[in-house]
Amino acid sequence: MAGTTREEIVSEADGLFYQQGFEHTSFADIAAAVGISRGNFYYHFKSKDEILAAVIELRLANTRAMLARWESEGDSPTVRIRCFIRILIANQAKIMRHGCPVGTLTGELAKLAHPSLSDAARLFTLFRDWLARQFTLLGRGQAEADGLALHLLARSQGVATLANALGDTEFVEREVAEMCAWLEGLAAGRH
Amino acid sequence: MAGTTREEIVSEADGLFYQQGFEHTSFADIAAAVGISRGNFYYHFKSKDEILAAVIELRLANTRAMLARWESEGDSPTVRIRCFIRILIANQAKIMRHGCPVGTLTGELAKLAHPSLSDAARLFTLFRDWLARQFTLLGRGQAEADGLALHLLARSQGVATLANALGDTEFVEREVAEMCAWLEGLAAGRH
DNA sequence: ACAGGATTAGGACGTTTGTCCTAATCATCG
DNA sequence: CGATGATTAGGACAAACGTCCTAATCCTGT
Repeated sequence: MAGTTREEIVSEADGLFYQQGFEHTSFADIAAAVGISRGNFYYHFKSKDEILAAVIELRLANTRAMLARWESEGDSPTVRIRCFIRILIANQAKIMRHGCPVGTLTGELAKLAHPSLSDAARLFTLFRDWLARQFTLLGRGQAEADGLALHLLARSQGVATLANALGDTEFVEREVAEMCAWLEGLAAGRH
Repeated sequence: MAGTTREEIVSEADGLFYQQGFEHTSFADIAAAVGISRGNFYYHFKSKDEILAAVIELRLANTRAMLARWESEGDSPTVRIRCFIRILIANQAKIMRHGCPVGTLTGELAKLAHPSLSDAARLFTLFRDWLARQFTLLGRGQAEADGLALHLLARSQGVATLANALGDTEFVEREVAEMCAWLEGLAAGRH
C-alpha cells in the first residue's frame, strides 16, 4: 500500500501477473487495483513490457532477500535447503490456485517469445546458484552440487505444476516429505 | 493436411495453442494456418472456447492412442514406463521451445480461471492412471502405485519446465538417465 | 440440368487493447 | 504568494479481438 505510485504499480502488477498471467492482465486491471487513472501509466512506464521488466526486477530483489535471510537464519545447509523445499507448504494455497510464480512466468514468456524470458529465467538461476552453494557446503563438488540443485529445482517445479492442475494437497505433502528424506540421505553422505 | 475442415481447424489450433498459448492465438492465426476465411469459423465452432474443448478432446484421444500403443508394444511394464520417461528425449526440441503441452496448457487455463481446466487436467489423469497400472504390474499396491505415478509425472513436468526456461540439454539427459535408474531400482524391488 | 442443403468468403459490429497526448492538479521552493 | 517542475486525470487514437450476419459458392441426389 505504502510507497511511491511507481512502486504500487509494480507491486500490484506483480500480484496480477501472478494470478492472471502477464498477457491477460490489462492496464485497466492494474489501474483499478492501484486506484489511479489509466492514462497515468505512461508517465511511469513507457510500455507494458517496461512494467514487466520492473516486476521481474522486483521479484529478483525479493528472492535475493529471501535467500539471504535463509542463509543468515538457517544454521546448517540442510536446514536452509529444507526452507526451500517447504515453500511448497508455506505457499500451498497460492500455488494450488496460480502455480509457481517463477515457472508460470517463464512458461508464459516462452510462449510469447518475449525478450524478457531470459531475465525471468534468472529467477531460476538465483535459486539454482543458492542451492548449489548449499550442496557444496555439504561436501559435494561444484558440478555435482549444481546437478543436485537443478534436480531439486525441477522436482519442486513439477510438484507445483501438478498441484496447480490437480489440486491434490496430500500429494504435495507426500512429495515434500520425500524431498526432505532425500535431503537427509544426502546430508548423511548416502546417495 | 488431409481431413475435413473442422479437423484441420482443430489440428492447427492444437499446434498453435501449444506454440503460442491459447489466449495469444487469435482466430486470424488459425484461419491463416488452415487457409480459410476468418468468418467461416462460426459455422464449425460457436466460440473460441469450443475450439479449445475440441483441441483438448483431440489431445485426449491422441494420448490414449499413444498409451495404448506403448501397452501393446512394450513387453514389460518397465519398458513401457521408460517409454514415458523418454518422451523428454523424443520431444526435446519442442519441449525446449514450448514446454510440456499438458503442463503449459493447464497452467494457462488455471490463470484464466477457464472452465475447461478440469478437462485439460484429465490429460494428466490419463498418464497418472496408466503409470499407476504399470507400477501395479510391478507388484506395488494401488495406493503406492498411484503415488509413484504422480511422483514420476511431477519429475517429468519439472524437467520440462526447467528445460523450457533454461534451455539446458545436458540437464534433460542427466535427469532422464536418473529417472531410468530410479525405475530400474524400483523394478528390482528396492526402495 | 436443377433444386436444396452444406459449406464458405467477406465483412460489419461493438468492445477492449496498448499507446500516447493534453490540460488540470499537486507539491516544492524562492 | 507565486512560479516552476512533478504528477495525475481523462480521453483520443488506431489496431486487434471475438462474435455474428449474409450472400455467394460448392456439392449431392434426383
